[in-house]
Amino acid sequence: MFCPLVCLWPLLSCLPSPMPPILPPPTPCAADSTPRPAGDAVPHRNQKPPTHRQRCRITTSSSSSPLSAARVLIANDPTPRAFSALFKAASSSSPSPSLGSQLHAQAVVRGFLGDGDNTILSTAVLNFYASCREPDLARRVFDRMARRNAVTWNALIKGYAQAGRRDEALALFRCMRRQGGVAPDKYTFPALLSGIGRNHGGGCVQELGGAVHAQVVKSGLDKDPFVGASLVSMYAATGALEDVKVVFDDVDTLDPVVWSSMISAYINCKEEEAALLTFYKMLCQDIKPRQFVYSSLFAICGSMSMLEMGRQVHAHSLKNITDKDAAMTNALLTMYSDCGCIDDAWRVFESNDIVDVISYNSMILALGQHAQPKEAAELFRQIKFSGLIPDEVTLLNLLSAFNHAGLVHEGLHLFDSMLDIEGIKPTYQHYACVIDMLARSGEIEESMKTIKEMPFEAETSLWRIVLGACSKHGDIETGMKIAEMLFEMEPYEPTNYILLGNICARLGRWAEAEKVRSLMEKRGIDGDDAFSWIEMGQTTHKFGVDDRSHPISEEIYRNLDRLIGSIKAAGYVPDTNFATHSTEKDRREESLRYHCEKLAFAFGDLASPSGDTLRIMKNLRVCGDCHSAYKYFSLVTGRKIVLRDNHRFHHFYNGACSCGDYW
DNA sequence: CTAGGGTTAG
Repeated sequence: MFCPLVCLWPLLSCLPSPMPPILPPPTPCAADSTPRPAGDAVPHRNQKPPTHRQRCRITTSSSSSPLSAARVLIANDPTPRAFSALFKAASSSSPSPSLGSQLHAQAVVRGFLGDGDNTILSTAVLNFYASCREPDLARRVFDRMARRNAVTWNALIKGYAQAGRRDEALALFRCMRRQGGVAPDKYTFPALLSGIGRNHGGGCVQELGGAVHAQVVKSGLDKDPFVGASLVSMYAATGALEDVKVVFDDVDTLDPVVWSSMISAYINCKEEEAALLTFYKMLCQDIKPRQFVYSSLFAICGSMSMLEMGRQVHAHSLKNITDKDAAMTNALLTMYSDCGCIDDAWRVFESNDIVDVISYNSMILALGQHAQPKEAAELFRQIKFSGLIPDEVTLLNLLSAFNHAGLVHEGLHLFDSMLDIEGIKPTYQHYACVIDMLARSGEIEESMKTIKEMPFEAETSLWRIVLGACSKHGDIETGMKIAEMLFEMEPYEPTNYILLGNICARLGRWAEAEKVRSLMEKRGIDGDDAFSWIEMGQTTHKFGVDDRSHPISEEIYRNLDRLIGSIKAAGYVPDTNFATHSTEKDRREESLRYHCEKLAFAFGDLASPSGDTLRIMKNLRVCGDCHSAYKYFSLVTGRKIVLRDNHRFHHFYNGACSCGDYW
């Protein structure tokens, strides 16, 4: 039995939460990317020509690449069987279409695909093209075949499904029995379902899913773990958690993959606690977890900022996983970053010997969120030396690092050179990031201009970003215009009202602020309640605004009052511009005093040894007055404080914040 | 000759 994670914090009961990460001492990135042996050249030389058996074996031998195996094979009078094996080998690891078509040509030249019974070899060729995401080429092979068996159909269905061509995959599925006279088997359903729902949400998928599920039951395959796992993820993609559970209950539960798809299903449906409990149940059944499960668990712990749980899961993975895995390691890196531990994230990155682009992307993202744009840029520079190629996410993450830090120049420069230098065409998200950057830095006009000029239609979320910038810079005219537009497009989105109200409040136009508020009330709209939380050992403590529900609430308030006394003595002045909710001046200061992030700090300060770093999370953007108070908190208590809001991390130390007050 | 689950991005 695997160590059960301290019994998974008796039943949990955790928190919802938003996004990203934190902090500090720049380890000049020594990412000594392991240079890989150049190319897949040079076949291993055998002194004697290989025997027939050797020829078959050589094609699947894992020690030589498909290309070198192919060279040896072609030089040695291959048989059709050997060709099949070679196609199989070529399909598995990042298939190269050109190698495939050369082999295909060789097979044709040798007459292996001419006529007669070549079903197996043709299917191997077909499967090769399907694996290359070239279902149309696979289809051409398919159409020329004299005979097709279930394997042939399954391979082609998989080809279309994985290329995201759901309708064609389904059409083939229907033809299979009717025209092909072949019944679907336990390979068919996973092939069909693997592509459905994933990229294509939407209602029709759900109906189709139900119909396919019915076929599964009819075929008596509902116990099969492969079929079950694919059904689980199909239903999860549509959010149909009830159906997921039905499938899970039917299926043979000794299979680890079924468990990991169940865990992912809960994550997809935003049931993180259930996902953790499922992991626990899995351990209780003595099922050994694999890398996949840990990636999912790290993602949960990160997104919910459960550092202690994350550490335990990490330790657990070290005991149970011996092979390193890029995806798992990347998830681990992100988990530490999301929990506010940027130096642990660094450690994971630097000790990782299976770095891929996503590793770099994740680390660049983390650095950006933790206000270390220089390090992010340096890492970007290093990608080239590692033999990896930056992708659009890389560029986006680096842009966003510049954005967080207000490095508008660098950001614009990068954006302008994306296409020419990196060969990556800016997507909507790149534009959105740049527009955000311009607006937040005060270039609101310029950002509006960019919105008009970009080759995409702006979504409401982008307008909301600009509205937020108007609020920050007190541009009430533009703000009003955008707000009115947004009120029409999405009349029930609370953020729009709140942002406009904030503009008025910041400019001291209290009557108008009040008007916005009453409009909101009239329409029955509620903003999200703000809350903050802090983890102490295995317990998470959550605070709302003016919250007195904590068991030691009295002490917390007393400590906060004391702290505010000392920070005032140190120079802190409450910024009542952030008190948007009441109109009388002295009440405004009071309303700031017990903001949830201040309560969480006061608690953390009480509950942990002095000098400890405190990590505090907030579900919404951190309030400006609290940001200022936190700087003084770090000064008077000598603590490091990491504050995560829904956007980024702030690291407070010695009276200053890592964001340099730009946020 | 065919199959299921995971990681970055707002």
